[in-house]
Amino acid sequence: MTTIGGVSALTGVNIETIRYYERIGLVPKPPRTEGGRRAYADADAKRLRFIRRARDLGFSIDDIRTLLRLADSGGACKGAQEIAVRHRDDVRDKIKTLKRLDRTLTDAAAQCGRTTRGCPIIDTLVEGGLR
Amino acid sequence: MTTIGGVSALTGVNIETIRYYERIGLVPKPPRTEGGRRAYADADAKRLRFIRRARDLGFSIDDIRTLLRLADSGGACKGAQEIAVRHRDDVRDKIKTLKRLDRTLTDAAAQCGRTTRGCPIIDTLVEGGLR
DNA sequence: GGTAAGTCCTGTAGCCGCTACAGGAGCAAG
DNA sequence: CTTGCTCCTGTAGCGGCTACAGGACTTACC
Repeated sequence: MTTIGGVSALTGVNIETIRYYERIGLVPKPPRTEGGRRAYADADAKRLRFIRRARDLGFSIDDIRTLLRLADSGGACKGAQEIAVRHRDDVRDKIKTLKRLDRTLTDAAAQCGRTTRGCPIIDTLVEGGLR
Repeated sequence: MTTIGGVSALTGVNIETIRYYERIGLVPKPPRTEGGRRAYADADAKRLRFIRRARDLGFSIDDIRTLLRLADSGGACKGAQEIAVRHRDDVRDKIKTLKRLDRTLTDAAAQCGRTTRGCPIIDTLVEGGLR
């Protein structure tokens, strides 16, 4: 049995975040000590590590809820795969958008050395050019 | 002089968003008609278009505040360039992070056809492998 | 002139995923 | 027995909107 500080250190999940996860029902309410403190078992640390890794991979809390259910019920790989692929596609879309931004910003900044009148960055925003 | 709906249509900025921008001081409070409605001039539409383009390029509200000041004071290209380059670097960092995610997710999903026991995606989250 | 539909007004609450307090209670070591 | 640490609950804030509720005004049509 560990306190919230201990399980936080073990899992890398912030104490406040653990309480937040409890509040939104992502992790179960642990039993309490006589003094009213949360007492966590090993399984809770496992669950929190799972959540942390899923968050690191960018899954939403809602997706994680589903992934946890799938992991608990065992074996439902197809559902997990669907969620992962959908998320990966979202990630790819974001990459595309950001690459376009990168190009626009780089182009505008590069003009800054070359032109004498006006500011290419300000102008991009005023005129909407370079898109 | 245009109403808020008109200027919203002209600029592509949502009516609620325009009022929000006014509340946070990003756009000046326009004069009102006798009936108490906001009356916008051409300059306001220009400013909103500027803001919309900057938001489309991913600049934060705070950056936009600075960019607007620079645009108003005219000519301060160096400051604008700094903001743009810093933002571009942020964008590049995000792209890198997302590409790593893409690879991890793609790898895990690809395993799903190939293995017979367990689920590679769930396992990735439980064990933290494939990072 | 009346009325119905459309646009606008203010103020407040919600979204996501935390994070940061305030103000107290419990607990371990010296 | 006091000091300092951890923990507790509850609430408010972040960014950047978005979505109401419950009115007031304006416009179009008869």
